[in-house]
Amino acid sequence: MLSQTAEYALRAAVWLADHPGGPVRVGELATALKVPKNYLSKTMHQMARAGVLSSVRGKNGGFTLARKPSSIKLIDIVRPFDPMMDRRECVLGRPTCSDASPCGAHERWKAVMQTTMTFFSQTTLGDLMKR
Amino acid sequence: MLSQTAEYALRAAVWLADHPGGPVRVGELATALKVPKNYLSKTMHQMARAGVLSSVRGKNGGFTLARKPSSIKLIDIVRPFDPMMDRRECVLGRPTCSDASPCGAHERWKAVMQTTMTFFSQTTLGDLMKR
DNA sequence: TGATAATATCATATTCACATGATAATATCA
DNA sequence: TGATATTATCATGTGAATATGATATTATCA
Repeated sequence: MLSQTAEYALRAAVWLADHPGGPVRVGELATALKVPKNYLSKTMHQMARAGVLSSVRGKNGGFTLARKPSSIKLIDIVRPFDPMMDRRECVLGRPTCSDASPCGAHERWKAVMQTTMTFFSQTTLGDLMKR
Repeated sequence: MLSQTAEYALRAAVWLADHPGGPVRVGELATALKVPKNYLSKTMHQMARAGVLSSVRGKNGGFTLARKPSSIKLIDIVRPFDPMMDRRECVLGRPTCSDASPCGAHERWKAVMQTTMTFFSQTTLGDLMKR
């Protein structure tokens, strides 16, 4: 469903939400999540540019959530890594498929996509934190 | 959402449902769908082995639907090309994520997957045919 | 039976997501 | 100021999905 990269991003964000405090090093996070360190490093950087994380360079540096978990929607985390989140495509691959010019599956598929999009755009990191 | 191959398969099946009659050559289908011919050929063959299509070799040969459209579910077409259809995974990538040991997103995500799976397992080719 | 038209199959190429490794830039602190 | 720890960036490798091309197999029909 999600690309590997988007999943890494999501897991990293959830981990940060579950471990509040000072900046966390990529190495520590990579170990905890069992994810390739260098690859995660780039992914974290992208999240920082997207405004989801803050990064601090140098000694005692690392990454932290840029905002409080309850204000970070899953789609904010996932969107940069999965363009599918923006342009929802026709399940039959039609170049143009709209309410005005629908494919045979349009109405049914639209409902499915609606459910999926609602999940990503209404669920926040706060909703996923350990209780 | 679907792999390119699964989408080709779906489009080919819908086209066959919309054009009943004798066997259709891969070349004709590939042209109509604007899809690589040799690649489609293999995909069609896989669909035949999966029991969704019938193939006839030799002159006047080609592919036809193996059953009537209303009895072919979308998941029958898509499953061989998208294993995701079988093992629905945890959106946070946890190796094990179940009702007994759920991740933070488990309940919400389960509902999303349920909707998606219902679409593929209850919609038939007949539902998608042109009226 | 031989020519032809079609699927079946095999071998190879291409592309892109994913991953790795090395270096540069930047901040901290003795 | 210099040593060190960390993110930022660049260059490259790898594997799987996608695609192409060539050949083998099988059926039809004059």
